[in-house]
Amino acid sequence: MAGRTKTPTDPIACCTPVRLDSLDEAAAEMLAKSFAALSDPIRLRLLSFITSVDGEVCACDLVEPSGRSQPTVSHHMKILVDAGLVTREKRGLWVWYRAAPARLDALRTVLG
Amino acid sequence: MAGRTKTPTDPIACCTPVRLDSLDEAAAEMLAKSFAALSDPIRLRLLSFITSVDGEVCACDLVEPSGRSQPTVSHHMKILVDAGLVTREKRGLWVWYRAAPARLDALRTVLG
DNA sequence: CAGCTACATCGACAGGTGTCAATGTAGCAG
DNA sequence: CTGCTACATTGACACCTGTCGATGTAGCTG
Repeated sequence: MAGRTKTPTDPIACCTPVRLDSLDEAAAEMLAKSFAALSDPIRLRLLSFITSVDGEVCACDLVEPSGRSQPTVSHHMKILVDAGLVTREKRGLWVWYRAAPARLDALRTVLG
Repeated sequence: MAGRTKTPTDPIACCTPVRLDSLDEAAAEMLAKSFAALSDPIRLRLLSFITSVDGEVCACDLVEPSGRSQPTVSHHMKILVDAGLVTREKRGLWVWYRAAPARLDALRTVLG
């Protein structure tokens, strides 16, 4: 933009220079991290499965259908929980996951 | 799952095993790629700036305020265009970007 | 044509990410 | 206590990603 010389004879001069501050850096960083949690197909399928069940899902029911190893599923679920998209609750030996619609709502409003 | 023995005396038996097919692999792959385009704070700010302007934005007005080099901004814009979130149009020496709300709508519906 | 401008592409690098086998840990059963 | 089960963590590896300088390319001007 510094090199843009908008002369009166220029028919298609470049647009007005505006600051890129409609989204501050801190908010962008947070939102990017949340979207990053959705940027893996396996995490999307895990989340889609959990949200499709109105209730809880046991971690043991996520390993086999995902086609990944147990440590890998645990790793992905940790990312979803850290992103605030899923809540984790341990009862006895098992771990139960629930969808956290509040965070999904926040992301949806950002997109619109 | 396989190791889960749900005996009648088990008070907190694991939930029913269900297939994880609420989102097929192909759709998950496509959506993950779209969300990956939003998983970078600079791309989020670029997109936020473009969507905040009801009209076009010249590429030359994105480099300086983003704080990144021209090749880096070009790289990010290519990702946004490939993700279908932004359209690119070259007129003369300049390149103009527009928001593509259709794809954003698709992502929003996936989240809810 | 030559020269300049706006943007894209290339090459290289550091850091991040997905994956699994191996191992660690919390909790139940006996 | 010992042993088992469900899940988390670690370590290692290959691959991907963001970044910039250097270079390439399309398009305007004269």
